[in-house]
Amino acid sequence: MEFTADVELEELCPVCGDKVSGYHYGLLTCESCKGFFKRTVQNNKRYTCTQNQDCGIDKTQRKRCPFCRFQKCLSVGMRLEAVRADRMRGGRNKFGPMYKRDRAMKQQKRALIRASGFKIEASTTLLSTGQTEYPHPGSLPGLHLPSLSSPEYDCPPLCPPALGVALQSYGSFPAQYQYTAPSLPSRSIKAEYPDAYSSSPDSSLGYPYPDGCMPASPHSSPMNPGLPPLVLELVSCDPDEEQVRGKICAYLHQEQSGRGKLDKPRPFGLLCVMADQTLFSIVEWARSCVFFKELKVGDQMRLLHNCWSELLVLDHICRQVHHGRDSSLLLITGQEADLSAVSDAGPPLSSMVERGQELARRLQLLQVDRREMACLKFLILFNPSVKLLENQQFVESVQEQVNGALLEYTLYSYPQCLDRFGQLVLRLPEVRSLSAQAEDYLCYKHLSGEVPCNNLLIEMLHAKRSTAV
DNA sequence: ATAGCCTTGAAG
DNA sequence: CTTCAAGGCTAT
Repeated sequence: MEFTADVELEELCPVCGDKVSGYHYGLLTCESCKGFFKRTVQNNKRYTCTQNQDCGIDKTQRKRCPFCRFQKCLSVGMRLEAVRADRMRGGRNKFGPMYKRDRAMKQQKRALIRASGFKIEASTTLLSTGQTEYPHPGSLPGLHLPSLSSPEYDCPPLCPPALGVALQSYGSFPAQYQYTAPSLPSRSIKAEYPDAYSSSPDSSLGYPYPDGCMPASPHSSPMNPGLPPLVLELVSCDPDEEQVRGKICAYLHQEQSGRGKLDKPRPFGLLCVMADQTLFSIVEWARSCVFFKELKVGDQMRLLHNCWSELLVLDHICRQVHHGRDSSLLLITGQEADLSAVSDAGPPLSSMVERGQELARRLQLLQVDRREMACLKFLILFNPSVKLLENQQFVESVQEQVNGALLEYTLYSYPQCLDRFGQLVLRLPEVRSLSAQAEDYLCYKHLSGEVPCNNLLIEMLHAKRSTAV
């Protein structure tokens, strides 16, 4: 039930739980299962099960039912092709590189688990250093905003109105999701071996040896997953960019026509409205996301309160990476804003924009892809260090699963850069720090009355600071 | 038949 | 050269 057990389980034979003696026929197994698999395949053994073909296989009972033992060997991914038809001894087969990558991945995963506690500490430290001073002598808010004396804010601080409404607007949530500890989530991807291998139907030829020693399709075995399914699932949560843009453009258009011709919209106000609408789309995204929708509304709000500005920053960065131009910003509406015009708005804003550009440059250099971006968004959203989470364990496990999937994805998709995972994840504290600076700036602008009213941004700002310890 | 230990030999 | 996953051997 504990995640720490994961590390130990890696040392155990996936067939019987005995001690692993090395890679054998595709994966780490114990010596006895290695020998059993070899005997079975070499001698073309056929077993039958006297029970229901579902016998438990462990160290003490593995001798009891060879049929089920062999079934298990196949189901955990032992490879028939690795047993040599010609019985040649020694040397290496083509699995070598696969073993090497698997080793690298396991090592990084262990390091990741060890470092995860530290990493959380580090990023929260960055947040508190992110405080910036603004030239507004009298009314600098220490850590909390002066009361936003509208009646809605009298409700419990964890339940500000608009976000709650936004989260609940689409009918009912699945009632209490009781999180049960995962039984090795990432390992549970078990491809059923083709029947031809498992139940020995008509082939009197024995186990088929493919030509040479190569796996027929290296990307479909459990040993070599290629694209972790979780990564694909996270990408599939991404909203359609065009659709979001259309929605926001329509909203802006409508708002503009509503305010009359006298009231010329000021650039900063317009940016706020854009950011506000983007935030709505982010909330909508989160709400329909795998994992997130399993959470109770209270936890959903706590997570979003914590990371809304980071998600906004990442959203912007993502667009900039795609845009790929140093001299201008690509807005959510598809409009381009010249960088020189932005810097006229004053040093705080231009310094933030510059930090954003720097971040975008780094990610662009890496050629970060959509899948990795999707993972990063989840890593930001599922932050287990958020206080007062009802289901903190679930959030933690999601973070771990996404971390694992991203690591696996980067190692298999960009094997030439073993540190890619680290380089991606290292951007997260930077995003956090930048978002903290942006929040401070927004707060300052709000106090000087430059942020439009009825703004989800301000509500989030307030919710976060009033719950901060 | 099982499983622990031994020998082999291409890849790095 | 060293590595280490293949096959081989053998007492239980």
